[in-house]
Amino acid sequence: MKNPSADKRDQKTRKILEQARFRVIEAIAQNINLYGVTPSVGRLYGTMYFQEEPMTLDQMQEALGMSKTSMSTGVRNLLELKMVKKTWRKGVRKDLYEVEPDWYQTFIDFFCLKWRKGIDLNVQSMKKSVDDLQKLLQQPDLSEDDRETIRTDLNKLYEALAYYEWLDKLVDSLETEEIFEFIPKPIPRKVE
Amino acid sequence: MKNPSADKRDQKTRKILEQARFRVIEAIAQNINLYGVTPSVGRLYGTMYFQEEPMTLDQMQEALGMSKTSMSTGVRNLLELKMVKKTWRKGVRKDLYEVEPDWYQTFIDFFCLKWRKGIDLNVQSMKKSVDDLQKLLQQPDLSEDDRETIRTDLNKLYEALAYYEWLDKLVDSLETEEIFEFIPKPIPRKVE
DNA sequence: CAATTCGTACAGTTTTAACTGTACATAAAT
DNA sequence: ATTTATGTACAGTTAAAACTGTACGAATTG
Repeated sequence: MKNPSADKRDQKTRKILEQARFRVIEAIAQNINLYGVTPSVGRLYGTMYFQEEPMTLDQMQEALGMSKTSMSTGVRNLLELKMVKKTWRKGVRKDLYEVEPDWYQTFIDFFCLKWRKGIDLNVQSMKKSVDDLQKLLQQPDLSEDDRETIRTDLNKLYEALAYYEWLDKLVDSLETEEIFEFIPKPIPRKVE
Repeated sequence: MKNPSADKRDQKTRKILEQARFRVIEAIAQNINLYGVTPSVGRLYGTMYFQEEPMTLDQMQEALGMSKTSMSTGVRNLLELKMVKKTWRKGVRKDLYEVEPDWYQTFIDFFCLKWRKGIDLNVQSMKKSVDDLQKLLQQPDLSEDDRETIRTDLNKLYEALAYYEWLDKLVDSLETEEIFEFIPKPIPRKVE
């Protein structure tokens, strides 16, 4: 039996629910944009976050009103960041993707990936420059000015290298999850 | 008395020194670019990093071969990130800038600034959405499907909020430097 | 073996961000 | 008070990126 007033109420409910999601999705998109991920890709992530089932590219296109190509590159982007993963489901031909639901893990993956990249990059070039400067210092007949410049540069590099050593240990403590002994995870509230 | 061969050697020394700096500056620029700072601004920072004395906008322009306007906006950029600070020197009319030499501090300022921004943004919108959904759940005659959707959304938000609580504590431990009790700073090497 | 479906490479377009030069407000120097 | 120096707002330009549509190869289906 039809009930028009209940229908109307349901519609309102859905609208509030949609708005509640939309608000959070936008915040997520804006936030992640601080770290070089475009808002579009952030919205894609946010949309998938609230989806119970894994999504196909077509569903993403439908949900965001963007081209399939963009969905494809966007999802690859998120894959590289380990924020989503590819799934498989029997009888479904299309590729399926779902978000990594654990935000601690996402945080760790996201920053450790970047930090490691930075550590490698910088440590490598710094060590090379340290080497060059050390050799230069060996020269017996350097002007005192040059010698002093080299010394200060070297000390700066030594300090920077120590910093990267520290950062590397921080990355380790995140990846091994030892960090949670120092800063424990709070227990989340649960509905009902 | 002139000594041409010594001059030549000095020149070579300077070149190696310059290359040693350049290599590191490029690495710094590339690294910071991972976090949404343009390579140009990264190079500006790197250049200032190796400068013993505070720099003026004109010196930066000279050093990087870019417009003074770019130096002005670039330096403001770095100021906001607390990576450089404005200095003053008696008798010097121009504005002077120098890098924050402590990379631990720079790391802390840089990430805590961003993280806090993200925390505020997300927690605010999430709390609002949680509120909306909780009110929705009060409704006595919800369809079971809708009720279930709301429940799962709420639980996701509760988990996310717990995560942000954790992140907030991480930020605290960085800003109070308690983190260094957990992960101590290694002692840097010193020249000579 | 067609015929169909799917995902992505690629070229072209649009949008956004970076950069420059000029012009001007502010402050210092004469 | 006038001149000179300094930093930045702003408009315009150039460079980069985000995005789209088409085309095509790989895989699947009939």
